[in-house]
Amino acid sequence: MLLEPTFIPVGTQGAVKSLSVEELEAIGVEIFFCNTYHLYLRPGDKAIKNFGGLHKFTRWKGQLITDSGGFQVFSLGKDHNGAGKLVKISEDGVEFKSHLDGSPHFFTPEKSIQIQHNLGANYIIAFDECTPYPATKAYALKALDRTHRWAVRSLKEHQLLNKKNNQDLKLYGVVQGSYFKDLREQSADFICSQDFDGIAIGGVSVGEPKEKMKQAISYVLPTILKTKKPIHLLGVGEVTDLFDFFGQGITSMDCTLPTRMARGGQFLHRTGNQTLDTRNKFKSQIMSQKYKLDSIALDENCQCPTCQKYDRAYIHHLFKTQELLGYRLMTVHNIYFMIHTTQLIRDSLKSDTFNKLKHDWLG
RNA sequence: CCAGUGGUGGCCGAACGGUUAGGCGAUGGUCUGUAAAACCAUUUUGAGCAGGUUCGACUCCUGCCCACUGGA
Repeated sequence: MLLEPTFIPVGTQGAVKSLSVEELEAIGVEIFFCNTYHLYLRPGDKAIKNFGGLHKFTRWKGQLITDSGGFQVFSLGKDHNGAGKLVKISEDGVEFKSHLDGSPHFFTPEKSIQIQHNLGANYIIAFDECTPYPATKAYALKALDRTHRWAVRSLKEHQLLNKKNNQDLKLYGVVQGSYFKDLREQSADFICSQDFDGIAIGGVSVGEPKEKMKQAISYVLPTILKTKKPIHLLGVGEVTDLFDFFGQGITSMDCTLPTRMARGGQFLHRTGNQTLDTRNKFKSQIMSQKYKLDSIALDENCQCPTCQKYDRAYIHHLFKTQELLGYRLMTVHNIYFMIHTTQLIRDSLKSDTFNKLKHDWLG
């Protein structure tokens, strides 16, 4: 299980965008996050099962975790570029309209778990509804109760399949409850009472202010910590989040941000660096004119393969000309930054110097 | 030299006798279980030159300049 602070990059469709598994290994990635919904649509979970599962299919020797499709209830459910709503939720499950061709697909908790077992990641996640923000209390309660019923169904199907296939996949249950203290507590109590291998916190980083996110997490953490189970924080991963949440006992988090920012030209770095614009904490835009002739590495102190070899001017050029290599070099850097920073946090927690480290970084 | 076609913002490129599209680029910003090599904002009126017709010209007319194509 994931018992030490672990940052999990996202590779929705079976690949961390722009990187090979060799590159992931080289920068110390232990595990990445794939998506059930996307892989079910393409190439299909049965196809992947026939190839011997996701590990063999992708040639990835490390660990894998799959999301349940629960987040797509949220992300496909809201209007996106006026494309309309692509999901319909009922007690039994969720009807998705494929974002690829509009074809209808029905996900139940059982179906999500079956697909995830076919994909065969090390860790899988119970089917839930990621409640939009803001939500009324009435809606949040209704969605929460449904998610709890889905959690029980997910768990039952999971145990059945583990037994039937003689496997030992690990299942995370998901705590929801929007931003209501009593609902969050109620959810933590319920999910922790079930026989899940790990507990995930969902329904955060959905557009709420950071303070609300911290609150929601604080409502549920005491209960979850008592279980001694690994705690995954779903969809969270700004640099400051690593300090805020690993410091409190969260054991893993996944986030698209570092890879997505990389493709948008933003690179991560520590603040207080003389050669960088520190207005925006921990990030700068490589396409900015000020890097056009800059002959030092993205982050002068970084040990990543990109920074060991290439300078800002070259990467600036690659982005201006939209050369694919740019996305790759930048993604390597950003993921390394997250992994390395997480490693510093791990070490500091062991040596009891976490508070000093956090102060050094965040002030 | 003759003929034809055409000269529109940093670049490409429409329409139009009256309020000039759009794209690219540039600049700034955003992104948290990836419908994302994405998205948003700004880039506040610019017609080869000189005249003319008209209430009004980027649009019609004349001359000149330039480019491309074809022909001597």
